[in-house]
Amino acid sequence: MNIFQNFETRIRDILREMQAEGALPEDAKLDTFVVEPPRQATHGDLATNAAMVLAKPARQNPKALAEAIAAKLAHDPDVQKVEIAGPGFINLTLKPAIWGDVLRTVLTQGADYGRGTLGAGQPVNVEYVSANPTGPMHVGHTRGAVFGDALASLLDFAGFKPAREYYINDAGAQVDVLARSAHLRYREALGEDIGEIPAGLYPGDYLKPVGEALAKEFGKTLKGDEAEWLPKVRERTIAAMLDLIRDDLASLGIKHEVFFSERSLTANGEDKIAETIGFLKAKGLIYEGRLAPPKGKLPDDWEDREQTLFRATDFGDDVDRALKKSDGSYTYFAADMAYHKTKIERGFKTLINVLGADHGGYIKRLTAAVKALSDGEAQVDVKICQLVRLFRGGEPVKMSKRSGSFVTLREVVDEVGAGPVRFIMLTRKNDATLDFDFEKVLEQSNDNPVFYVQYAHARACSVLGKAHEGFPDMDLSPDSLAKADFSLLVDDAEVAIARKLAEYPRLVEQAAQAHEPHRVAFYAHEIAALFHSLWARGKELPQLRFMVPASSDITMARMALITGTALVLRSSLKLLGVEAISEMR
RNA sequence: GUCCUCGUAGCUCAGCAGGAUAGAGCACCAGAUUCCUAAUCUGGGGGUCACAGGUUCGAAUCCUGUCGGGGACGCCA
Repeated sequence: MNIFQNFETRIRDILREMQAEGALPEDAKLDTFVVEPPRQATHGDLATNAAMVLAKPARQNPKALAEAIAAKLAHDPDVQKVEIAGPGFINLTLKPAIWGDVLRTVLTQGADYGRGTLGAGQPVNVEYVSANPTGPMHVGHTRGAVFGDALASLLDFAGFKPAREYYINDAGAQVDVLARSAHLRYREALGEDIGEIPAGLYPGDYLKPVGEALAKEFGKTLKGDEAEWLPKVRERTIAAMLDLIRDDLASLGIKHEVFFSERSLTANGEDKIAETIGFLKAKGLIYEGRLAPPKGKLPDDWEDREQTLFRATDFGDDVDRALKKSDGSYTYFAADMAYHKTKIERGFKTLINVLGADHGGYIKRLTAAVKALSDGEAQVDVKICQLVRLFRGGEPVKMSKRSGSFVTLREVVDEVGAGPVRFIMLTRKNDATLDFDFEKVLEQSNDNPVFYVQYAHARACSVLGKAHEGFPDMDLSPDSLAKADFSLLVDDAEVAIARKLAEYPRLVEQAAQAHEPHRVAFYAHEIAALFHSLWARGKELPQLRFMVPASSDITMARMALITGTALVLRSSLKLLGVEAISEMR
């Protein structure tokens, strides 16, 4: 149950009634108003702007219109009080029994509470990570990985059918460099002294096992011409790197359903890239032409030449985009278009691409491509994940890419654990830079949201455990608790939690719609805050303690509230991919 | 030179498809612990929402411009 949605339909019914009565014009749109939680508790439980939105089409004073709507809302059996406020807000205070209904719903639906139907089973393609298969993942990849994964979970919970995809950039020049680097390690494994790794090759130790495996598999047969051995070495090395990456992702609990190889686009006698270009050509979107050089500083190797171009400017891009390099091979973008064409052909109308901050310039190009390839049927939303800055006790962690001394994803996970990494990565909007402090993440303080939320959950579990001891005969199963007498929950702090729990389905919908999983993290923090606050009230007012020896009825009702709180905390943490901790000592 | 993005309390950040008196945490000040985890809680001070226009009944939110931080700018991926 989503009380906001619920009242939206109730109010819409009232508006229809008013249309029938001639109080509102027949053609007034009834889907523009919202029902939302008011910012201030004194404004009641629900607020709607219906009167303000409809005032103009109805040619009426918003307040007068609000009066008319309010008069009808007053008859609603769940409404206790209706007030008109400000410029024409209608504030509703609900009968307290509604919170009992909410808690009953939470307890009976359990882990499914909040699951939505917004997506209506619509498939959504979520492409994330897509790191080059040239080595283990470093910390820079972590944020996009966590973000994409949490977003997919969120979409799933909201009723979409997300597909988690990884696009393997295994076709460019860099994988040849990778193969040469591995070949060097292969020679090393055969006992050769390879000395320093030459500049331009990958120096990392992680290629040593690959070299050894190559030596084992091929013996000394890979010593001839590069043209002979490179394809074999490349294939083996990419496979090994993908295993490495899959393991890294698994350490964060991330698993993609599809690994799509760029190379596969032009394999087995097929050329999907040429097909895609042909497809666009038939639409008149491909031409041979010259691009104007960039206005600023001219690139050193600028050469004015005619090339194959995609009319991206027809779809909102700044310039038309090249599809072939000077050596005749396809550009990265040409291949990516072919890949996105397969997404469209596979039935996806909503595409989400999670990219790093340095790919901001790619958004218009990709958006244009998807529009052209789908005749405007499909939409791509590019989510840019900003940089993560690493700190240790407030001091920046130095990283030098040149010396290869970057911090790997695995090092971070090993030090602080997957849960904290995931949670912190989701406590910022994706497009804002994020500071990650190794020490703070593990700190047990108010300043650390991971701890704060986990502690609330652990406290809830602790009380439930105590209740088992204190009331051994009490059935504390959710089904039993759902039958508790919720009218006994009358304190403001108790009602505040129920009210917040009631917002969960709405939050899931909105976060999913906005593609913003961080909202779930903030919501979990809010629940935790309300719970800690209620806990402390029991310190001041003993009658508000969760367990009341004199009254098993009150205790039951409070256990129901706590169980509901713990359920929603667990549920929201699960969306973020973080396991709830039930004991912290 | 063009494009994108960000700019909210001293610091780190939220602000929910335009709504009411802009909210948290940290830091600072003052309090709460014989009692379910005080690893927490309560109260207080602290704001020209970068700036200037515009749209609107109503703008931190949308549009335009300026300033400032970050990023990107034919064939890299």
